[in-house]
Amino acid sequence: MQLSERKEKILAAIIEWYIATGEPVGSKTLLEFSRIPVSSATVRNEMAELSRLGFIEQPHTSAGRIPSQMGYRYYVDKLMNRYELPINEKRLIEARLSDAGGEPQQILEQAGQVLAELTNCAVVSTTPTDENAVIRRVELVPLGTHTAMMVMLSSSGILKSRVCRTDSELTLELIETFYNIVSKHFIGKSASEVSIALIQTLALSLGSKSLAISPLLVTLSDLAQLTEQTQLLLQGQSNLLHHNDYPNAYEIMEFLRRGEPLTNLFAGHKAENNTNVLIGKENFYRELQDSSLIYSHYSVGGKDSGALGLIGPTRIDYARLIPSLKYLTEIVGKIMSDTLED
Amino acid sequence: MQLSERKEKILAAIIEWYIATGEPVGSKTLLEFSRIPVSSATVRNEMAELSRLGFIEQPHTSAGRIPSQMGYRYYVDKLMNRYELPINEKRLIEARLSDAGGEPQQILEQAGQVLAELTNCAVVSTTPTDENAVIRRVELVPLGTHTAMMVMLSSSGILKSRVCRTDSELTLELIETFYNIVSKHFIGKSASEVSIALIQTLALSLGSKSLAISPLLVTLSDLAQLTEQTQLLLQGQSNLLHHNDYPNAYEIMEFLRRGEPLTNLFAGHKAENNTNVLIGKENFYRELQDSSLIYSHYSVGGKDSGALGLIGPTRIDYARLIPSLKYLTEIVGKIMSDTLED
DNA sequence: TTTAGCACTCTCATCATTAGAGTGCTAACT
DNA sequence: AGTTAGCACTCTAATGATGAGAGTGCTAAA
Repeated sequence: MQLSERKEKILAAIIEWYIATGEPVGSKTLLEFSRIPVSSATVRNEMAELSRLGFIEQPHTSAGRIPSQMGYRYYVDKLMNRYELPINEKRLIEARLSDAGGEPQQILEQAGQVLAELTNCAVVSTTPTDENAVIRRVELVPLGTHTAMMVMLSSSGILKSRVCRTDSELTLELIETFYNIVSKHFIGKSASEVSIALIQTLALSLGSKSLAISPLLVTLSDLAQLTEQTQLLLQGQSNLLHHNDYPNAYEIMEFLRRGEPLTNLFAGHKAENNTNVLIGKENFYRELQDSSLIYSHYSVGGKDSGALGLIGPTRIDYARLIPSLKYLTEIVGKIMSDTLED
Repeated sequence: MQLSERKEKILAAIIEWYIATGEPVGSKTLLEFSRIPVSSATVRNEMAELSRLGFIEQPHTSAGRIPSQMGYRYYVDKLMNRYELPINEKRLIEARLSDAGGEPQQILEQAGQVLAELTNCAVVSTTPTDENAVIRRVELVPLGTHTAMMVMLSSSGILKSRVCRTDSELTLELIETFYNIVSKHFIGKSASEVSIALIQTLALSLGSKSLAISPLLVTLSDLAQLTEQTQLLLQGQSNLLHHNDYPNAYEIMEFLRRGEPLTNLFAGHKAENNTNVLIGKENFYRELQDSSLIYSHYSVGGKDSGALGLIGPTRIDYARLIPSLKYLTEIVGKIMSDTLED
């Protein structure tokens, strides 16, 4: 649907004022701050029309208008001028991310922190995944006679570690055997190929050493699984309490904590490279249907790998947040790619 | 101050009822649920006395009584029968912690999760520190021609890693030089000895290689610092929103996020091995003065290393939470010690 | 020392009233 | 035909009055 230019101006004014103040906007108020050269009666007529079309609604008869979900949607799609992020904000983001220290998780944590401060929203992000990632390196660092720390590094830069206890003593020989198995059967394989079945077969084929080495192999498989799993990071949850017309903060926090649904959501829409905006009921999950979710995928080495998302009330400053998120996502991808390639 | 037995009974009844229901307790209500064989008038007299002494107070004239801070304190110190944790809850805790997977941070995360579920409080915990910890191992895992991941393991089991970029190519020779320096100057030293000054001196002494190796040494020093730093973990923050007579959840969440004050608090009281309870204004920090903080130190290898703490409203089920926290702390210490020694 | 009884206080919910904001409609104006 | 002034109408939110109910403290009797 296409609105007349004047209707668009009025709609944009309503939305921007409402986002800024949280108050429903009346016809007179609107004239005060927006430079629309008509009388309040005309505005009223236009507003009535916009109401009929479903772009704005009234909390009650004697109140002003507030944007409907459809209104926000129109605004985001057509009206909002996605302003270029000011250079100093860009610099700020770059500066804050430059000292994050290499590992994807650290970069994301830093990015999330910045984003939470910048936007006053809750921030979610997923660690990079890469179906084609393979196990790049496995290290076994002995800690004592019966314990060792196993470290696994994937080709996509994910590092995971776990402490492993063995029943029998961790001899040099045992460790060597382990390394042999690893380099023969696992290095260069994808994590998903490290199945329990394979582990068992291998263990059995070792005969007498089987018992001694199997705890190591089990840990290996645990690690492989961990490496493969997307992790969800949450930050700025307390920002949800800022917004006072937003009573269900608890519910949302619990939803975010569950993690899994969001991970799926991000994975599902991986194709679109653009920033996505889901407003209110557009969200599949009930818990988010009073909120807006804005998310954007970052790409490492040219492939979409993970996403950063913002969650806040539907009454949120889309025009400001979207460019910030977009730019930050870009930088995150760039930094991760830098580290990985060479 | 010592109260008469009957006063103690009444005080305990008021506190327990108030903790359970959140409602101020009147003299009649009290008779209904507690088996105190006197009339409401007598209870009223006793209550008046308890009010005068400062153990209970009235929100307003026509309301019942609620415990004062002093009342809670008396209850925690003398009345509350610290009941032994039921065996099945013990088992539950043990089961949930057994598969946490070795690293201190993972153990604490798991413990915090359990505690948050069990207590409905926000949970804070600090990673183990050990002034006598030394650098046990440093590994450099090449990722590309100019990047590597450096991993540092301390004798107290802390593992930290960072990605490091070098300006010149990471040759095998360079790596070997690095390992030589590390084993000669750093292994077995405490992290605090890795000063910038030392790094600079070392770099200079290398002459031509100086420039190539200094990024590695800088990363090493970063890692040493990280290893030494106590980290604060937060969990169950959303639990703060559960309690409805507790409006300042946001303030507390922000306070917790800042982290540092709590780290200091825990470090400051390290001497006492017992569980500590700080009620309301007993807390030094303003942000906590409407809350209660219960914390307990875990010890790894016989030395106090870190702490777990619970934060909730002053109206909290002390009698149940304290034993839970205590037991969990014990187990955490035990598991960490297991991993470390051998 | 305990208890019954009673006057007193204060909160909270309910209801009526009112000021104010904002609308939609009509009729006049450009 | 589009715009505007004016006005009746509607609904909210604030205010104040009223009354029921809960709980107390005190007194006098047991």
